[in-house]
Amino acid sequence: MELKNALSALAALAHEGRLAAFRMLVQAGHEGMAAGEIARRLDVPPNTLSSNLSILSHAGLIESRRDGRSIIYTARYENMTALLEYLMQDCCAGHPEICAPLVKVALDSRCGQEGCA
Amino acid sequence: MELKNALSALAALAHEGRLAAFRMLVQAGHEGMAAGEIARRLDVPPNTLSSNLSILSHAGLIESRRDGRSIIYTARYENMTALLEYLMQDCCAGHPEICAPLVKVALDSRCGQEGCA
DNA sequence: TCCATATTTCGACTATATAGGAAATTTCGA
DNA sequence: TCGAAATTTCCTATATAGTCGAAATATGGA
Repeated sequence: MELKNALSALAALAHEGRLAAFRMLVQAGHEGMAAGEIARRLDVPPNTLSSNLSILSHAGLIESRRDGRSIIYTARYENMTALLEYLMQDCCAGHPEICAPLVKVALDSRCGQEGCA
Repeated sequence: MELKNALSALAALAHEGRLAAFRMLVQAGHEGMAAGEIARRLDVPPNTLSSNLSILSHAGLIESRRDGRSIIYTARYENMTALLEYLMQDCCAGHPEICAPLVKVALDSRCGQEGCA
């Protein structure tokens, strides 16, 4: 991941409403969620949400497809991974104390449960 | 880590100059680096840097101590770890595809070398 | 005590981000 | 073809962030 991409992804996530929307889309999985549904659940005006989704989208963190009258947004997992990798590699090179504790978190995620690895 | 802390850390890092300063401090290790030295290396006016260091500091990503006429800044590794954990736990819960690839990155960091784990 | 050094604080200006009303666009169904 | 539904685009107002000159503060040395 390039510096510019990392900066725009960080900026996109550094906003309460956008982080909430992104989380929701991550949880929604590959099916994704319609813009209107997100707006309803987060209780924000549709146009406000739309512009925030656009920012997340330009940052590469989500993408959209049309389904009938709805626009379905989905999280771009691979780019979130790339951002985390970027921060980890960048910050941990030669300084294992930052990243070492993350092994457990990452391992736990592999089975989606605590105490599985 | 609380939502508010994560947001302020993300916002602090979402700035080219601040990310560069933070990286430099991570590389500098526990010894840290004087404000003036950072400003010189990044080629930014001292007062501009100072306000950016202040933002990183309020976000909990760095801290400072006085040493004679200099102020030495150091990275707060534990809070960077907490931010990464927050993003990983938050985003990866139930969706291993984001975090699973990070195991390798985290493991590699443990010995500071590729292909060591 | 006085001066040079290191850094921060203050203040003012510019730039960018945010929010949301109103209108436009796209799609579906009647 | 018309109207309702879903979403975005346009626009404007307001708020927040960023920059840096100038002045202030703290320190060490002569």
